Amino acid sequence: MTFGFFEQVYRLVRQVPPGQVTSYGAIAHMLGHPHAARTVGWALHSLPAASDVPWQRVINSRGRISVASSSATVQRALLEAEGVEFDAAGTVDWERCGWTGLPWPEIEKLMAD
DNA sequence: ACAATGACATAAG
DNA sequence: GCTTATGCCATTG
Repeated sequence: MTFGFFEQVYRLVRQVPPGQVTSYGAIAHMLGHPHAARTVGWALHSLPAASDVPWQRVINSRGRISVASSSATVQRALLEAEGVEFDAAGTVDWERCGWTGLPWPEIEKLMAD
Protein backbone atom coordinates (compact mmCIF):
# COMPACT_ATOMS: atom_id res chain seq x y z
CA MET A 1 0.00 0.00 0.00
CA THR A 2 2.19 2.67 -1.30
CA PHE A 3 -0.64 5.11 -0.84
CA GLY A 4 -1.80 3.80 2.52
CA PHE A 5 -1.22 6.59 5.00
CA PHE A 6 -0.62 9.24 2.36
CA GLU A 7 -3.97 8.56 0.76
CA GLN A 8 -5.68 9.05 4.11
CA VAL A 9 -3.88 12.35 4.59
CA TYR A 10 -4.77 13.56 1.11
CA ARG A 11 -8.42 12.73 1.50
CA LEU A 12 -8.65 14.53 4.80
CA VAL A 13 -6.79 17.62 3.59
CA ARG A 14 -9.11 17.77 0.60
CA GLN A 15 -11.95 18.31 3.09
CA VAL A 16 -10.45 21.49 4.50
CA PRO A 17 -12.75 24.32 3.40
CA PRO A 18 -11.27 27.48 1.81
CA GLY A 19 -10.32 30.20 4.25
CA GLN A 20 -9.53 27.72 7.01
CA VAL A 21 -6.34 26.03 8.13
CA THR A 22 -5.31 23.06 10.25
CA SER A 23 -2.10 21.57 11.59
CA TYR A 24 -0.10 18.46 10.80
CA GLY A 25 -0.68 17.10 14.25
CA ALA A 26 -4.43 17.56 13.97
CA ILE A 27 -4.48 15.64 10.68
CA ALA A 28 -2.45 12.82 12.16
CA HIS A 29 -4.71 12.68 15.19
CA MET A 30 -7.86 12.49 13.07
CA LEU A 31 -6.36 9.56 11.20
CA GLY A 32 -5.79 7.68 14.44
CA HIS A 33 -2.03 8.35 14.63
CA PRO A 34 -1.68 11.09 17.26
CA HIS A 35 2.09 11.27 16.86
CA ALA A 36 2.55 10.88 13.14
CA ALA A 37 2.67 14.60 12.42
CA ARG A 38 6.07 14.25 10.75
CA THR A 39 4.76 11.65 8.39
CA VAL A 40 1.84 13.92 7.50
CA GLY A 41 4.25 16.71 6.66
CA TRP A 42 6.26 14.33 4.56
CA ALA A 43 3.14 13.22 2.72
CA LEU A 44 2.33 16.80 1.78
CA HIS A 45 5.91 17.53 0.81
CA SER A 46 5.98 14.69 -1.68
CA LEU A 47 2.69 15.87 -3.13
CA PRO A 48 2.83 16.95 -6.82
CA ALA A 49 2.03 20.60 -7.50
CA ALA A 50 -0.73 19.55 -9.89
CA SER A 51 -2.55 17.72 -7.13
CA ASP A 52 -6.06 18.73 -6.04
CA VAL A 53 -4.99 18.62 -2.40
CA PRO A 54 -5.01 22.06 -0.72
CA TRP A 55 -1.70 21.42 1.01
CA GLN A 56 -1.34 25.14 1.70
CA ARG A 57 -4.09 24.93 4.31
CA VAL A 58 -1.95 22.68 6.49
CA ILE A 59 0.55 24.53 8.72
CA ASN A 60 2.39 23.84 11.97
CA SER A 61 0.92 24.00 15.46
CA ARG A 62 1.88 27.63 16.03
CA GLY A 63 -0.16 28.77 13.02
CA ARG A 64 3.04 29.47 11.14
CA ILE A 65 4.32 28.29 7.78
CA SER A 66 7.32 26.11 8.43
CA VAL A 67 8.40 25.46 4.88
CA ALA A 68 11.80 27.02 4.20
CA SER A 69 11.67 27.53 0.45
CA SER A 70 9.93 29.62 -2.19
CA SER A 71 6.83 27.53 -1.58
CA ALA A 72 6.29 29.45 1.64
CA THR A 73 5.63 32.63 -0.29
CA VAL A 74 3.23 30.86 -2.62
CA GLN A 75 1.52 29.16 0.30
CA ARG A 76 0.93 32.40 2.13
CA ALA A 77 -0.30 34.10 -1.02
CA LEU A 78 -2.77 31.28 -1.65
CA LEU A 79 -4.08 31.42 1.90
CA GLU A 80 -4.48 35.18 1.86
CA ALA A 81 -6.32 34.87 -1.43
CA GLU A 82 -8.73 32.47 0.28
CA GLY A 83 -9.40 34.86 3.12
CA VAL A 84 -6.95 33.56 5.72
CA GLU A 85 -5.39 36.47 7.60
CA PHE A 86 -1.84 36.61 8.93
CA ASP A 87 -0.75 38.92 11.69
CA ALA A 88 2.41 41.01 11.64
CA ALA A 89 4.52 37.98 12.59
CA GLY A 90 3.08 35.88 9.75
CA THR A 91 0.97 33.84 12.15
CA VAL A 92 -2.63 32.67 11.72
CA ASP A 93 -5.22 32.90 14.49
CA TRP A 94 -6.72 29.49 15.21
CA GLU A 95 -9.75 31.29 16.64
CA ARG A 96 -10.28 32.94 13.31
CA CYS A 97 -9.29 30.44 10.64
CA GLY A 98 -8.72 27.18 12.48
CA TRP A 99 -10.44 24.12 11.04
CA THR A 100 -12.33 22.16 13.68
CA GLY A 101 -12.19 19.05 11.56
CA LEU A 102 -14.87 16.68 10.37
CA PRO A 103 -17.24 14.71 12.58
CA TRP A 104 -16.06 11.15 13.06
CA PRO A 105 -18.75 9.58 10.82
CA GLU A 106 -17.54 11.73 7.95
CA ILE A 107 -13.94 10.72 8.46
CA GLU A 108 -14.90 7.09 8.76
CA LYS A 109 -16.80 7.35 5.50
CA LEU A 110 -13.80 8.90 3.76
CA MET A 111 -11.57 6.08 4.92
CA ALA A 112 -14.01 3.43 3.84
CA ASP A 113 -14.52 4.78 0.33
C1' DA B 1 15.26 -6.10 9.37
C1' DC B 2 18.27 -1.71 10.14
C1' DA B 3 19.52 3.16 9.34
C1' DA B 4 18.30 7.35 7.48
C1' DT B 5 14.89 10.91 6.35
C1' DG B 6 11.35 14.69 6.95
C1' DA B 7 6.82 20.92 5.12
C1' DC B 8 6.14 18.12 13.03
C1' DA B 9 5.33 18.78 18.26
C1' DT B 10 6.82 19.94 22.68
C1' DA B 11 9.96 21.18 26.38
C1' DA B 12 13.99 23.59 27.85
C1' DG B 13 17.82 27.09 27.60
C1' DG C 1 10.75 34.61 19.99
C1' DC C 2 14.54 31.73 18.40
C1' DT C 3 17.63 27.63 18.85
C1' DT C 4 18.60 23.03 20.50
C1' DA C 5 17.42 18.53 22.00
C1' DT C 6 14.26 14.55 22.24
C1' DG C 7 10.21 11.75 20.94
C1' DC C 8 7.13 9.82 17.36
C1' DC C 9 5.91 7.61 12.89
C1' DA C 10 5.44 5.97 7.98
C1' DT C 11 8.23 5.57 3.88
C1' DT C 12 12.61 4.50 1.42
C1' DG C 13 17.18 2.55 0.30
